[in-house]
Amino acid sequence: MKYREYKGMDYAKVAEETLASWKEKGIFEKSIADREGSPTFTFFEGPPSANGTPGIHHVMARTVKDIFCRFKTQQGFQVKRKGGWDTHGLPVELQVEKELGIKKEDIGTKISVEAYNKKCRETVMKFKDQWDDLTEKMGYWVDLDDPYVTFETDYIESLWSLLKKFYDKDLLYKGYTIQPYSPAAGTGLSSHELNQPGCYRDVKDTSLTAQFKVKGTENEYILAWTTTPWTLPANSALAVGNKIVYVKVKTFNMYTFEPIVVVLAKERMSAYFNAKASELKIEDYKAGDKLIPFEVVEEFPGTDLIGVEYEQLIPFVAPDGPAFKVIYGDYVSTQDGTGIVHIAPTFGADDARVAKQAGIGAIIVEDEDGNAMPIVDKQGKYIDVMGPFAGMYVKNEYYKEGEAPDKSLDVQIAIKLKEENLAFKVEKYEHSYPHCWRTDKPVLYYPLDSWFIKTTAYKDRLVELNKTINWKPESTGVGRFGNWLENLVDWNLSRSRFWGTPLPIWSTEDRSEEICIGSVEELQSEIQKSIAAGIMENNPLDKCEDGVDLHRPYVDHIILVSSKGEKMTREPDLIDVWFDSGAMPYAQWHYPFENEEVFKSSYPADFIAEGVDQTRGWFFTLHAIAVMLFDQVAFKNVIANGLVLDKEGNKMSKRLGNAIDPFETINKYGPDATRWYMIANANPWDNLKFNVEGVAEVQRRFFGTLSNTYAFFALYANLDNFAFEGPELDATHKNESDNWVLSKLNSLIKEVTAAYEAYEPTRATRLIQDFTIDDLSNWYVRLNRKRFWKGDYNEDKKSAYQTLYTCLKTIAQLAAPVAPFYMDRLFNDLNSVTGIKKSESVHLEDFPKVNANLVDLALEDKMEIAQSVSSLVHSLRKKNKLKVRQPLNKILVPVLDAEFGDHIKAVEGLIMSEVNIKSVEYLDDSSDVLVKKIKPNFRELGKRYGKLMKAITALINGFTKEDIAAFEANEGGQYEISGQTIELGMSDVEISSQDIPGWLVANEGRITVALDITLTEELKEEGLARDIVNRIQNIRKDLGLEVQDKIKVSVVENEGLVNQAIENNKAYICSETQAIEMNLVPSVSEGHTLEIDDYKIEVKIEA
RNA sequence: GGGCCUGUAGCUCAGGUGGUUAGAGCGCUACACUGAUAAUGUAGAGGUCCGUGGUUCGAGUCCACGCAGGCCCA
Repeated sequence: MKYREYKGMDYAKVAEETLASWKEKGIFEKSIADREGSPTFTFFEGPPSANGTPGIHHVMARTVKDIFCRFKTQQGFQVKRKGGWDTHGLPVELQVEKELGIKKEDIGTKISVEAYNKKCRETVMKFKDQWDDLTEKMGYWVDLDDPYVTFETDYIESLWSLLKKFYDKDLLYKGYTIQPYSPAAGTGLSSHELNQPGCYRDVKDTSLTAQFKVKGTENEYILAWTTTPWTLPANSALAVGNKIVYVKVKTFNMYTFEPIVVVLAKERMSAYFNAKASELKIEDYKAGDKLIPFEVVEEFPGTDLIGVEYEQLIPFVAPDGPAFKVIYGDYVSTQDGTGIVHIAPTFGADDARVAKQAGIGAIIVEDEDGNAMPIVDKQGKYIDVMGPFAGMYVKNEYYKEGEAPDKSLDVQIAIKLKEENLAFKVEKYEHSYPHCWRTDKPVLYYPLDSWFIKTTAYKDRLVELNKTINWKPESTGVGRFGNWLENLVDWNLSRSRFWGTPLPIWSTEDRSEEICIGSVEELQSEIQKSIAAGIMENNPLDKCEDGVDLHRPYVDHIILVSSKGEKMTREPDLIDVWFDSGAMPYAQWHYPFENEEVFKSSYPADFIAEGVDQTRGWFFTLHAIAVMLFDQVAFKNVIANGLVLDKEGNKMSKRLGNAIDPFETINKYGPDATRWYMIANANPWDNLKFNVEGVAEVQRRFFGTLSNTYAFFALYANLDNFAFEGPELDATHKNESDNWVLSKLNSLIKEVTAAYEAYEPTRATRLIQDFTIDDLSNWYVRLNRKRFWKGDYNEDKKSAYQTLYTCLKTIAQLAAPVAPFYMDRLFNDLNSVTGIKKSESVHLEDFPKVNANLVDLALEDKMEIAQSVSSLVHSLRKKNKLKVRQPLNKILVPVLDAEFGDHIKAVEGLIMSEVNIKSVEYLDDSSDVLVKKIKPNFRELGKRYGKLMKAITALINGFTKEDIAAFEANEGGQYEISGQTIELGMSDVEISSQDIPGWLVANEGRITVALDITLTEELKEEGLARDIVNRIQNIRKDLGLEVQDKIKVSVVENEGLVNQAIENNKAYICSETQAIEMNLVPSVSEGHTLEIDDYKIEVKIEA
């Protein structure tokens, strides 16, 4: 059996073949089945939505997920990964409506609800095949055969049971929130709808700075600015900022010319007062003057204003609680307006929030049914009690064509206030305002009924348990997520939509009775009651195509009966789709109706990962449900990964055409390089600037080096029929460089394991990559090449094979979580010959364990010295144009401490062969040719002498050769600095050798090397001999000779030095070139000419 | 407007607890190697550590205020 050899590695093909073999052998299934009975490691899959195509960022997110599931599997845990699909929500509806060319209103008329329902089901899985394809091709192991699907009846039933739990705990209630609302369409709009292109438009509105009269004053007013004057009758408070500085200004009203005193933010004065008027005197003002004088009479912080009461501006409707006070508003700024914000709790979400916090009421009336409503009705009209304005639309756009008045409501209110000396300034203001994407008309912010989960009741527990979660990065947990929890508001569950999980609450018309349904069984029994009571004739669920469908409109047709025999209809809302995904730990198993055992053994999750944009989405809903209903965390470790941007750092979007097609990248570079690049290039939680050239680089540099190293191994191992033979490597090895690389390898195992354990995949990949490239390929293999191809198959050779084999196999295991395809191939290519491991796949194999006996830090230090010294010598050779093939006599290395001496002596053979020199000489302390350098040890001295450091540095830097010698002889010294005696010991300074006069010297850190560049005749001959070997080898190759073929060499006699070089180095040349004989001859026919330096040497090579 | 992240060589990134030559890879330039060869190695050039203040004997590192980019939320 031979190690597989490759002609050019096609990584994409390796992945395809590996994928096929996984499928054929059921490796994924085995990786779970084999671990039956082992401790479990639970992973939750955050469900993607399959109604869009997958992008490259999904490859990123799923790579992160996959890595830790594979790693834990290799560590011996059983890791079940159930896939899932997020299927509900607005994007699905919008897509269906677009495809069918219908509007929401058409549902039930132009298209039957059943058909619509069906269409949504299809659409949501439209790109499922593409997703499944990507999942497989990128090597993401997740169970696709039995995924959870959020629209399935079982799933919804689990959701209902959870909702009922909330309901029973009094945590589910009905209230209202201020939401974007389109009066023309009669529907609320989601933020998603508002963010559609073209929704925000620049419009010119009448803006008004109103004067709110301070109670108990003659003519003092607080100024507040609004771009929606129609909300002014709904004003019930004014908000100021704590840190903002306000001023009281004496001036005149520009419309009535009355003297007034106004309050506004100091920073905003320039927007309201003409600088040209600053010199004018208040007393000199005459009614009608264009320039209005002003005078600041007081300055004070915002906190002084809080609590100040004022008179209602437009008193049509009384407030339903305390009102007309100045309150604190966290969002008040001095960007525009007056630095004081007009608060209308019925028409602004912020307004409602700060008013509630400050205990301020709203301007509310009761409609004919006794329900509370604002001063604007659902059509966008002022209600009847609004005096002269009753019945007016608040925006001119809401009138039917041709019916709009010349003066809009905003303008009419402005006029009224001007007349009443209550308008400080009125002007047109251009700003961006959202419009309804259906009707093209401006939206209103309007209070709409909503169902809430009372998350605020559990805030402390949510915060507390969050502290037990390991967040990567930590800042997302304590910062973004922690702050979000600190400022928690109740979770608004309601969505007035069609395709989603219906709220399972039925109520009587007067809301005196209400029922929350927690299961299909309960619903059926209620239906039977209702039918028995004669409320319904038959069961609407019987009409569903396949069994029970809990979606709209079926559930809407269900009318239940109250205890008093009244009709109960369903609250028409759907619930937030985030509840769907946050409930997946339970609903994926149809808990509590089934699978209780499975659920309990896989809850909570050990690990989840998703984009950082999910912080307030999935991460929050998982956490909220788990804490509120089960009093525990839903996940213990979480990676919140960043975004994938294009190479310029811009967001990828299909519209801009800078989106990367994941299939294209994977097809071209293979999934392994793609995954490796994404993980190695930046931490998952940092944004990744995706550059395909980076993928190519990873492929070349890491995978190229690794497969080259394997190819090198396979080439010779096949020649020698190496099959490991014998026990796995232990510390009995005798070869220094074998021991070194094994020590490095075991250090690597330790660090990589720690990195994975700490959810730091980037660190793991960088460690593996550095070891492979620097330690294994560029040092171990380069240094030991000859051991592989020279001589017979002996113990030393076997040891080299075993070492390299072990390194390659271990790399395959360590890197398998990140590069699952290639590493599996590498593992199998190695293992199939030796048969050491019984597993069919690296993914079924246990993760390598550190063999601490093989770690030898002293040896690692020795090798580092060898590397540094070699590098310095190379550098010196280079400066003197002495190629490595030219042997040199010696180098000199100063040795100032014993350990360093021992270490370098241990590797001097290595250094000599690496840089082609004959000997290493050591200069010890006693040698007086050394020029030493002394430097203060800042870390030590800084601690002790602090402020004296500058003087001490000057003192030490001024040491002469004699001073240093004396210092060393006395092992320190006492010195006088600014009247203070300081004591210096050996550890307070660093002494190193700087120079060796008369030698070529290079240094780096603690190491100094001097090179002897004298060329003797003998050295020149040897150099020549090496060149000859080199040229002959080239010719051998040109002739197509195999490595083991023998040759005969004839060299034409040349000048003395050449002849001598050949004669004196004959044995060397012959052994290197596999020549059986080599002769100097007078002439040859059809020979080759070797051009070496200035020599031209005629040779003939015969096989 | 708020919270969080990021800013170090042309590019992508490292740089415990503050300590005196700020590193790596790619790219670039030059050279070497030629039995790993569509490989490989060595050396060199390349820096306002985003800015401004501050703390300190000493700041890429700590603090404050900004700037730029990004995400989430208003």
